[in-house]
Amino acid sequence: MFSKACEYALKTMIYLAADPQKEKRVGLREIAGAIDSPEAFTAKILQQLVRAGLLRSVRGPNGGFQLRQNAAITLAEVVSAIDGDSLLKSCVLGLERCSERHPCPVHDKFKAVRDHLAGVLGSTHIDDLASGNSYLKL
Amino acid sequence: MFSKACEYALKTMIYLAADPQKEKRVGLREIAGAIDSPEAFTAKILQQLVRAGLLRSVRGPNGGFQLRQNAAITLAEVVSAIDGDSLLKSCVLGLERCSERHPCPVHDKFKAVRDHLAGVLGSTHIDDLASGNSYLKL
DNA sequence: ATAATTAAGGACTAATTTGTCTTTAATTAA
DNA sequence: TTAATTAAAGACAAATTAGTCCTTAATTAT
Repeated sequence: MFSKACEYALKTMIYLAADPQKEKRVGLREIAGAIDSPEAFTAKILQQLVRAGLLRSVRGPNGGFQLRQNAAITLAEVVSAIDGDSLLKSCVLGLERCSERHPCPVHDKFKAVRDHLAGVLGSTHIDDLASGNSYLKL
Repeated sequence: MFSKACEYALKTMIYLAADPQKEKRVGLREIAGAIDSPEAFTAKILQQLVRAGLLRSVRGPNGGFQLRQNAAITLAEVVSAIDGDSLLKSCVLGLERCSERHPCPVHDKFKAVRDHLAGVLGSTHIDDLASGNSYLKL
């Protein structure tokens, strides 16, 4: 459903949200260890999340990453930042010109499912998912 | 959502179902032309559908492919034959041990969506999608 | 029988995604 | 101000997916 990169992004965000002291920054090494992901690859993904404005990063000793603090973050924002919106917007059969008005043969069958998915992604906040003991590896 | 191979498989099945002459076999060249797919790659996918028992194939002049005739075919069968069932069964976060009893942080949020998707795939028959003028390319 | 036609099969190439390694830049602490 | 620490950045490498090409096998018509 999601790319591996997106899976790591989601796990990272949930991990950071579960951190008791949200003030503190968390380093790449700790994150990759906590979610069992390849460190260098995870670094690339975190960069994307920073550029998308979902994370803040600081270099140097005691540097690291932390969630954007001002506004709550939804699953939709994370998925969109890494995988784009093709899952929700592109035609299921890959047809360029498929649309509401010019639907492919399966368009209507999938419309409800995709709306359902969009609803879940848009209304689920990262903070709602973190429960301290969040299970994020193995 | 689906692999390119699966998109081609779905288009092929819908194209075959839309054929007014269901008795007749349809050749690879015609199929690839009708759905605008690479011919040799499509051949591989059709082989898989034949092995999975969704299509029948005959070689030689006037050979080609036709839908299995005895039992109706669902979208679920096509998707499962080409992409497997990971979309419906594997953990959204890629966690090995995620399950109902040991759910990952997003498990419950996605359960309803996936059940919904499984319902659509399982209850939609290929024949229900073909309307003669099925739009399958561009 | 022979030639023509069509799918099957295998080895190969191309593109994309996933992942690594090394260097640079920013920040902090001594 | 120097050394240590940490993210940023870019060039690679590996794995997977997408796609090609060529040969073989089956079937039909002549």
